[in-house]
Amino acid sequence: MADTDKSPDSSRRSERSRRAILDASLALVGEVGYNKLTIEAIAARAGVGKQTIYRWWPSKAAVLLEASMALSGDAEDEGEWTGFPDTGDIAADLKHVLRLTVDQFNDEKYEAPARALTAAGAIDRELGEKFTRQLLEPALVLYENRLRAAQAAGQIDADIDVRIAVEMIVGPLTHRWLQRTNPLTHDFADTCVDQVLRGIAPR
Amino acid sequence: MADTDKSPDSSRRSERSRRAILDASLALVGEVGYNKLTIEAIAARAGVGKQTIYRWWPSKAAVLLEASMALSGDAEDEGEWTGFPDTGDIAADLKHVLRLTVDQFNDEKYEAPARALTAAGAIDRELGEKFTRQLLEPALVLYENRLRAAQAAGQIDADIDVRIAVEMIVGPLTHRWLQRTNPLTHDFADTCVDQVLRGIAPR
Amino acid sequence: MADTDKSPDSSRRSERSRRAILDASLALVGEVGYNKLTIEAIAARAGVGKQTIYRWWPSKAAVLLEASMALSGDAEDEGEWTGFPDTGDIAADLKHVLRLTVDQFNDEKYEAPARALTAAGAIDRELGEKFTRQLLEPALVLYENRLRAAQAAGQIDADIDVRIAVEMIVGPLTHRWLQRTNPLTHDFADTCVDQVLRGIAPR
Amino acid sequence: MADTDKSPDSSRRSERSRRAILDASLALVGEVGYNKLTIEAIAARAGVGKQTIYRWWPSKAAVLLEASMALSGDAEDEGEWTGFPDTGDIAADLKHVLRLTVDQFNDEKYEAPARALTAAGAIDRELGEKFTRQLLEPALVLYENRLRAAQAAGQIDADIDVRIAVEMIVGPLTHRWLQRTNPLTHDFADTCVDQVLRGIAPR
DNA sequence: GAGTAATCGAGACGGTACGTCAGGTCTTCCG
DNA sequence: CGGAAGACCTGACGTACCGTCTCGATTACTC
Repeated sequence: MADTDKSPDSSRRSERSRRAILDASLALVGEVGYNKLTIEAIAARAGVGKQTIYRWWPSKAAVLLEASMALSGDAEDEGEWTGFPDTGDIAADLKHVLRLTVDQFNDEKYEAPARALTAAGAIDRELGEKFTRQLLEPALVLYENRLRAAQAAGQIDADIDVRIAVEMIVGPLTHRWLQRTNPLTHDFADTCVDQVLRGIAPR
Repeated sequence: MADTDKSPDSSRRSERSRRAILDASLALVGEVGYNKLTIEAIAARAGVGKQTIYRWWPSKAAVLLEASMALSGDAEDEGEWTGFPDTGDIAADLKHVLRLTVDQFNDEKYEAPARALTAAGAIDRELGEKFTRQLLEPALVLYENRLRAAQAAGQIDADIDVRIAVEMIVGPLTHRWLQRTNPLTHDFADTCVDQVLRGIAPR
Repeated sequence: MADTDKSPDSSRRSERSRRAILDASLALVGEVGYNKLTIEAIAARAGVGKQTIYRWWPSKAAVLLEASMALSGDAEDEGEWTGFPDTGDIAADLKHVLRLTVDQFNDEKYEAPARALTAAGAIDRELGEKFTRQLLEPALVLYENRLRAAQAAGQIDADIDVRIAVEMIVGPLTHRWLQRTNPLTHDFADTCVDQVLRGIAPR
Repeated sequence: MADTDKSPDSSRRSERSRRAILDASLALVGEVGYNKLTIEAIAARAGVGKQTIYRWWPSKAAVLLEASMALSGDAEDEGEWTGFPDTGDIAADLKHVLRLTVDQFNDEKYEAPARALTAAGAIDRELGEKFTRQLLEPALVLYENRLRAAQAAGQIDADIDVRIAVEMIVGPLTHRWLQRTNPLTHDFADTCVDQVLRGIAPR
């Protein structure tokens, strides 16, 4: 007996419509911003019925989340970010990655959906957890692994909680980006890395 | 030089209505969340015509911003936070304040409007700048001053950019709170303080 | 040749909603009068979204016009008025019909929408023309035909402009009804008929 | 003891404001029509506070009624209509007056407020009665008197109810004007007079 | 001529309804 | 059956006016 629920049969799903919807939502969030982004506009732009969106996603934030994941997936496919560099020089590696992050935060294409999702996630607990789990956490784990390697190499004090160290590196950057307290620069990223590393260096 | 606008005459403004609106918006944002917060509901709850809100504020976010400012103003009046403590022990002082911040972030009453404003500010540049300037910045300045005193006392390296140090302390906390990567605890705050101070200690 | 407008697809229209709206507007105009008749109240009473009204009618007067046409259509269906009587006695026939008209003018059910439409039509040229064309004119044509038959039978002077004669019969009645100069009675109707007929009798 | 009621002291009334309000309402009803005529706009145009209108008139229709009365008063002052002509020729006299009425009905300046008042009066019983009593009835009485004189002179059958005769003359004209069934011309007026007079001639 | 009482211009206020926009559901028809 | 299309009910938007209610600032009568 097949699933008699109202859940749609995903094997029959139109990949063409799915892509069109994700593309349209990314384009529109850039053009009009998250608040003025509407399901109707996405449907119209994608040449799709509203129901096709409601059938597969619970909210516009969910659409955007999937669109963002597709976006970062695409970026990886283009070879931008296959893994976290490990040259042996933990400071250099962190600075390299953080500078890329700074660039991304300053890149219009990524900024609008990223801000939209972060904001939506801050307000909507459920969405926020999904966002963190699916997009943020995987990225943080890469930092964690690199720091753990450095710790094993004796470049970081053995007593340090690596997880906290990651957040100490990423937190200030995110803070500056979200709150716009000051311009987000490579210099700022470098200084953060240096001071954090000094704070967690072996004694 | 006179105000040639058609802006309303603020000398005739009803303070009673203003308070009722601010109170109602704080209450409602706690009850239903920011997304379901509506101007109509605020007006109804405050016993006020919608126009009275539109006359004085451009958006629900602006109402909430002023409400939050009034809230922190009230808190100050109750003597909660007149200044930043300075016992001479910079680590203890920072930990004390950060723990209070953690408590506030975990306090329902403050959390809903704070999240709402941070999120709205992340998306709406203009509002975000107002929020940062009027609420966030004044708080950060207090940290800055305390750190500068510690610097003068030789507890912090003289070459350190105090502003950046502040963001390194505050950033991780905000990050955890907003993104809900992990529970926000006093321990986390303490660890952040310790590691940052070690990172910026005199050499 | 196709309708290139963005006008709604009338084949998908809900007949149920249409009837509910027309019924509600007739009921409400009787209860609260035309000035206090609101689209919102009609929608609420009809159990319909406001947009469903705005989608199909441009104004509350237009709704009422269609409701009135449906009303007279219903009356005809009930056999009240299929045609103009022709007993051969033009005076008796006119008096019969005019007395019915007087009764209708004095019947609450018809009075409110009729006054409302006449008044609205007096002020709004476009609506007025629609009202006259669709409701008034068809009625006047019946008079005209009966008078023409009488003229052919030699009961009316051949030189008389039948159209003007119709308005001389109907005009005084409408005048009394609208302006409330005096009570509208069967006697008054009879007198009008007698005097007009005498005025247009063969010489 | 003076009147302790809230009724204002008319001796202190500003004649200047009164005229400005009446003028503004006439001008505006011509410009935007009755439906879009608002008290606020009248007040603004007249350079007057809203309360000054509400103090002296109960509704915009009442303002317009007084404005119309002032208007016809002015016309009389300019000698247009001191009395009803009596040349001895009842047909000629009626035609003369009716032609003037036709001209007035076709004169923009009079038309807008006249239609507005007639329509408002048709819907609002109280206002309608005031309108009829104060503007319409005095005019009809002039017709009545003239017809009575004709009756005394043996030009009209002695059994005729003069009042009804007046309405038979005026009714068709008003009907055509309000309902726009056909253009309102001098010819039409003449024909009405001729046929009515024939209908009420001595036998 | 000073005191005082009411009207005046102005416009903020609590409301009601406007006409519009979008949300999410439901139905129809097409491939 | 999935999907495009779009009508439907719902509810909030931001605006326009309503009629009431203060505000000073003129008036214009009283003493």
